[in-house]
Amino acid sequence: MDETGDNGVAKPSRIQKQNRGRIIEAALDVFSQHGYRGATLDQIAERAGLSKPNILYYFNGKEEIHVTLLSQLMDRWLAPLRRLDPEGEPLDEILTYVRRKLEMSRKYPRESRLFANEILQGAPRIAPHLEGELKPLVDGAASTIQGWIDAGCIAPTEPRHLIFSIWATTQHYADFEAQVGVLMDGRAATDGADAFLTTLYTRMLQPVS
Amino acid sequence: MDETGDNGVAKPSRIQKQNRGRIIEAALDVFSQHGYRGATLDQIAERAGLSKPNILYYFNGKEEIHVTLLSQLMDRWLAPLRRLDPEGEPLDEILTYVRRKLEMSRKYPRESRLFANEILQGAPRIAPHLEGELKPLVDGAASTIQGWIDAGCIAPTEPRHLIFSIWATTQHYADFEAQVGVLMDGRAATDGADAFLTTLYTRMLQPVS
DNA sequence: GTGGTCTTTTACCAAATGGTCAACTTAACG
DNA sequence: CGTTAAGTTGACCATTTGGTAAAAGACCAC
Repeated sequence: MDETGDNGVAKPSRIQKQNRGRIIEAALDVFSQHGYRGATLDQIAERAGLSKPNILYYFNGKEEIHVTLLSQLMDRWLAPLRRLDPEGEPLDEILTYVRRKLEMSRKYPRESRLFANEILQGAPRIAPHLEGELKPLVDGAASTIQGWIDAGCIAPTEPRHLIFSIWATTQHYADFEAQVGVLMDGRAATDGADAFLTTLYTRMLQPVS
Repeated sequence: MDETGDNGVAKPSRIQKQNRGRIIEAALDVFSQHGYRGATLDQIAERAGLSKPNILYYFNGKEEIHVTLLSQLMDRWLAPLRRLDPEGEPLDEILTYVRRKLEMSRKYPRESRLFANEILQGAPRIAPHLEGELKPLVDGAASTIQGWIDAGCIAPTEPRHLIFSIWATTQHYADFEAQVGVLMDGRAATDGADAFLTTLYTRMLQPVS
């Protein structure tokens, strides 16, 4: 047993941390661009500046890299929804959530595409995370929103579909960038997106009294 | 030269039509589920009930099958937007467009996912179609919508972002079905979607006078 | 039927790919 | 230092995969 520390997991050395980081970074590049099956260990190795056997020294296989990537991604991805505050001003909370999601789309398009790729193929490797992490979080957010609706703070809607539409519209700019780029030639896509989505959800949710 | 007819293209025999059809159908299944690189000719062959070399007798290679599929798909995919009528009642026209797109998502989820997969990877094989077919169509629709806005028939917005949001929200139910299914367990996802999107775009576009 | 074309299959190939292994090099540390 | 463990690599392997060649089989007009 070469365990250190207290929980049965060996403490990673400096070199371990660095190389695992480089592999994950390279894998994010490659997986997000080509999908799971389209990505090859050679591509990841080259991008990471390591040899293929060396990659397999740090991860037990291609799938483990992918799963590690998805797990790490989930945290960052769900953070904006976690910050939805039931005590905040309802419309403002939702608009802030929309802006945060849009910012994620801008700042982390690779993560967005990796996630989209995984879901598109039926979420074979991330299904447990959807059930275990995402679902309770969404359930909570949905009842928060429902509470706002019941209190008359925002116009009535189905909370879950509202959430879906926010995901869809914000992630669209990262996931379908190739298409948006063609259709918006010249024009700045993301600037307009912010204004449009603010308008969309303001008009959608403003209570009519 | 074994050409028949008038335009240099051999007229397909009964058996040709049947087998090419079966291959395309099988390929739609496989490509939409696994993406381009994840799909194999063997899978397509098995699903089509033909041998692999026989598949390659009808198509010159994997890529040709994929491109054929995408080309055929584009027509069906753009049909709803083509039916947007500048002479119609504006809000009604857009809501009808939303419902048609949502219906496509329900009836042709494989096509939706195939398309999403292609765009996600940077549209390597469909880029010409985007420029040549999609772009002029969207330009036309955008100016139609802009006309409605200028006439005060619907509330002002950026037409292109409006179109993006319609695509995103409707296709979401097909492309992210794996996720929607987990989060909507029990509840009927598509019924609620129709009501939600109608509300969303009605509130968004109703002119305030 | 028969000749000729269209269709299908068997056997095969070269390249790509995920992964292994034993040997080698480097870092850590007393 | 020197020894031990951590890290790295070149060579190799089995399988998968897109694709080919040629022969065998089915179809069809005459």
